[in-house]
Amino acid sequence: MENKRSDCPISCSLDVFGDKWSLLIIRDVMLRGKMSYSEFLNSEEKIATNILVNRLGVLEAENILSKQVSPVNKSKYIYSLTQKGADLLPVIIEMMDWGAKHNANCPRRELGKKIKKDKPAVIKELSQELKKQIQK
Amino acid sequence: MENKRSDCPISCSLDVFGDKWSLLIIRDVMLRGKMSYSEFLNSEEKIATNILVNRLGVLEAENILSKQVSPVNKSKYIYSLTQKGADLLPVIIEMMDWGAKHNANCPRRELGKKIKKDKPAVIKELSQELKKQIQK
DNA sequence: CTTAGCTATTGCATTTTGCAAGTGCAAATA
DNA sequence: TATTTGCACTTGCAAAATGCAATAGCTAAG
Repeated sequence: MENKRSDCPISCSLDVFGDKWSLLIIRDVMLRGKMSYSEFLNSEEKIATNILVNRLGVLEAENILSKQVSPVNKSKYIYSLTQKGADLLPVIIEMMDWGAKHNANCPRRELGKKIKKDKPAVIKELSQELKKQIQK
Repeated sequence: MENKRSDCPISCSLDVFGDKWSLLIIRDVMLRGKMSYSEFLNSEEKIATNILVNRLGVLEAENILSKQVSPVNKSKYIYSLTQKGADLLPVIIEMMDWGAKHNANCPRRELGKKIKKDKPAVIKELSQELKKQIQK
């Protein structure tokens, strides 16, 4: 990890994922079942290839994502969440809730509605699902 | 707001505060009682003046912070949270919790310990306190 | 042997950030 | 009245990050 700006946990968190792209990759893994470079590349936000490589590298170095050779296709890698990565679920959920609440053009879909109805239940349920997929 | 990358609420949120500084300013207002340019400038992370001006402008434009002339000193401005800004409390708390959990050198202080013990209670209590300070 | 799919890497223009110095203005002080 | 101080910016410039298009290796399939 590059130099920390301070000991504040919020600042430390932002040192790791305080940019416009990292949490979108986490979202893709966490909520959309995406696992590979090419799947991330095809997300609607259109991340550039060099940024994607860079962020995957940082997230792997920070032990948020784990990278392994695909058992199906040996020339492919799959990325999955570590426990540390899965622990970002509440951050993602809260950002989702805030974004949906304060943006007219961000309609709540299934998950958004569930969150509005019973946020703790959603977090509990999803974190148990993630537990099954956690690597290393 | 500049062009949205997508309709995803997470992406929309990151379009607004997806950088290394915005949420630290929010933290200062929300948890440390800071209200002015010079107080933000003195935070331990040492934000540069041009970045600070820029972020305060964005946060005000996004209706997250409200800027008013200080009733005490007329040549001074005070910044306070709007409801939209105060709604970021859960995001801040979750980032704090994650940062403290996964960083050896980010010791939990008072608030961190309370969060570990009973997160919903902390959010409830703080959001009621913030309610009193909300502007516009 | 060729082709297609996938994960990068490279080069270059643009934008954002970081840092240091300076400006403008109102209130406080002499 | 003249001077200083505090506060909120602004500017200039170097460095770093981002966006974009093109290309390169590598593996497996045909």
